[in-house]
Amino acid sequence: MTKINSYWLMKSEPDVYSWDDLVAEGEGTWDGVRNYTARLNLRAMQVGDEVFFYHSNIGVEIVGIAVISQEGFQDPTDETGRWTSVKVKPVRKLKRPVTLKEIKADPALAEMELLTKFRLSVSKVTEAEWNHVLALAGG
DNA sequence: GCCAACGTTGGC
DNA sequence: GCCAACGTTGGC
Repeated sequence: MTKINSYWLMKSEPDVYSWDDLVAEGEGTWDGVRNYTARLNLRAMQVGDEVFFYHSNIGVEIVGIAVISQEGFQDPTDETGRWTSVKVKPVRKLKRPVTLKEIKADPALAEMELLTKFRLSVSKVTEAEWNHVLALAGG
């Protein structure tokens, strides 16, 4: 059975939770999301889906690739039971980070949800966009 | 630190 | 159910 994976992008402020924090921890719980659109994405995620790890505020760039290690469970920081978390594991750091500036400057990436829904903390990435960003990162 | 974008809340 | 006020996010 072939499993078709999806691609995502998750934002984190590096002074709160950085790529290095994720690597140090080995596995991170993506909790605290309180936005319905982001929740839709969290619930659509499947184990094995790959995720760009993006640093907002400081750096403002995609720094690494992570993978969903546990899909859709109730957010442990939520008392109402309405919100969803996933767990992620680091896969590898990009050879070279891809900055928001570069993404904005690239016509092939103009439709990325990172740009069109920039306030969304968890967004979708198409396969074409995924491959394009990887190419920019030098593999 | 400022401000624009936009999601959420609550009064009516 | 509309919409104004408010709060939060995130780039600069």
